[in-house]
Amino acid sequence: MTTAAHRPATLEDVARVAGVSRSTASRVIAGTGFASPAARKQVTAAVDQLGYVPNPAARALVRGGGVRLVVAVLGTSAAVLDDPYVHQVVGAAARVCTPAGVGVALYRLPFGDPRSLDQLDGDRSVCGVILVNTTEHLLAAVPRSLRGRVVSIGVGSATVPSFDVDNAAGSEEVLRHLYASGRRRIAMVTGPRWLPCAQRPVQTYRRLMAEAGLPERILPGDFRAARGRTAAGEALRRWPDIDAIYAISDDTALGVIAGLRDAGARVPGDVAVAGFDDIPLAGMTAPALTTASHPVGRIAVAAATALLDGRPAAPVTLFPSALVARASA
Amino acid sequence: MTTAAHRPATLEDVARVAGVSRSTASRVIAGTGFASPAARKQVTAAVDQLGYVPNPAARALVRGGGVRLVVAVLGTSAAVLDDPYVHQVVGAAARVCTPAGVGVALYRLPFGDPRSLDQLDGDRSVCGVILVNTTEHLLAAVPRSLRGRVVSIGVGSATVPSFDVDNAAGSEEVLRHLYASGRRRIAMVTGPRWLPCAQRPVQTYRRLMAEAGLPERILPGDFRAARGRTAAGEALRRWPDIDAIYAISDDTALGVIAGLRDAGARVPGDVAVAGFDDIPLAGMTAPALTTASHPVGRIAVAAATALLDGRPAAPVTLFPSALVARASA
DNA sequence: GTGAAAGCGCTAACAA
DNA sequence: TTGTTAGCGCTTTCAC
Repeated sequence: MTTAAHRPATLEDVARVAGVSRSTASRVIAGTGFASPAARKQVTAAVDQLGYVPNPAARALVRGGGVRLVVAVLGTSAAVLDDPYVHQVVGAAARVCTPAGVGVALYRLPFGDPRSLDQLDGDRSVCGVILVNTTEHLLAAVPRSLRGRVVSIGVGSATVPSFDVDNAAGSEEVLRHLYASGRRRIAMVTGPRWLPCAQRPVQTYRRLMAEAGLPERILPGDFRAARGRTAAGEALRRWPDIDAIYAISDDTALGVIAGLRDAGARVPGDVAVAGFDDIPLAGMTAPALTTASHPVGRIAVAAATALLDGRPAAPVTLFPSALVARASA
Repeated sequence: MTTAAHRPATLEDVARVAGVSRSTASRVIAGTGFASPAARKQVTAAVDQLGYVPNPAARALVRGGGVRLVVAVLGTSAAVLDDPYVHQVVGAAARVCTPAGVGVALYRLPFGDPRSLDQLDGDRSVCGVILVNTTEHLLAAVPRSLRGRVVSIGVGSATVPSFDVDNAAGSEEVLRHLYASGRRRIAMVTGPRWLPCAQRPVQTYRRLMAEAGLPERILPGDFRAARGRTAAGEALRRWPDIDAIYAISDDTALGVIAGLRDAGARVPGDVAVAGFDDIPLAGMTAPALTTASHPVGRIAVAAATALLDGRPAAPVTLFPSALVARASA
């Protein structure tokens, strides 16, 4: 029974109760170095008698390990930090970091300020950085001393490993599905132009349209539903014969469907709509959304784990994306 | 120009470059204690010449402050840690904690194990705990030495301040809206029975139904869309004359709408549906969802800030909820 | 196999 | 006002 001491126990306390030295206690608790079975037993007993929990801060201090994993999001405004996608990354990272005694921090990297990473570089409490919404420009600005402690969700570089969904393959599958169901006038609502990882689906779209001899119809977007809604109107106006819209995200797609409805077009009757992400609500809307899966949580977990392990990660880790065919396309 | 040293600068380095002692440097950087304008200038110069960033771990160690803020979620399975609502709390908390050099950790408190908080109690790196999905039982098990460092999003207690949305008032507004638009056979899909903060809207529902002399029709839910969908079918079967369903969350409400559609009932023609939360997608669905606002982010920010400040918070901080009338009711 | 001692980077008395 | 001195809790050589 832990008589929850008013002061949390320290290693010193454990050592005293176990009748050994701090060093020995440290060894058995950290699981490093030798210790006799006897000592081991004493220490373990003392530990749970005292309810001892090692202090990660002290540990990090002496080992130079760091206590925070930073999720750094590139964005023009602080609003990016309120994004559900970002929150999902933070949540997943926090979950894996917790057992390691590491906390998660959430930074915004101001757009066009390559030196914004220096702050993280000089912070000894930072054990790693997960870049979100990276650009090549930012990647090039990663300080030397940060190398090996930075990964990217999205595009990577020679020094920054990338963890991302295979959105090229996912997009291709969605697009082929559209084609297979007879659609021939397919528009795409994209992500922000400056975001490299959002360009891959666009390239796939272009290639497939070219291969099929179909016209290329691209509308810039921003991942958000509101933009999808306006984009749908634009699409209808510019290309009255349109019969499908592929949106870069489910949020966008849902907005597109709303915009189509606003304009009196039926989905999928007149225009088929497909998204990308497979958010939890995708199966609940009317019509249910056809999309491609996007395991954000697993990606974030992998990225955080790589950082925590400290082992050099593969340059690129791609997570498969699969078509989820529902009613909208 | 910060010649990004391969080794991050320490206070020692700053002091040396500034030509002062560590203490002086510490004083001006931490903003505590006295320092001559001259010294102040030297130190500041040295700081940005070296790109110095204080090490929160070392700082926490000596001040006994802690480097992690824990979001502790009560739940039967580890799946609760994947919940978008939880992620939103974690994200918002991370955002406010970051400038303070504090990271966020995400724990699950296993259901029915009151001692699960002891671990946090004995961890000196924990500067505070935000309880999510609390029960009175858990609240009663908060160790003495943790008091003052724990807040709750949801119900609180004499020793644990509560930060929550005013869901009683919000629910009342939604329900009155339903009544005002002529609905008289109103069912409610609730949250889990064991969750106290989910009972308040139910009590409000009961009171209002009783006052209006209307029948009470309650269906248990779990905040999730899938359950909303099945609940809609049940409602229709048990109460064929039903003309409105109030769901405890938007996810649930969207599921209810899907379930109603499955059964061939029109929304809001046959049955009006209202939710609670006002999630970003609520305005995009067909029909657009009538709901009440729920400022989760602001609540989490307030909770985290209270912990960071260390000042005793008010026993209860209620955040207003307002009706958002759209098409579904 | 175990303990003594040195320090990780920082703050906070206490003197000067 | 400033510097000196002690640690915060822990890991880790290095002798024993």
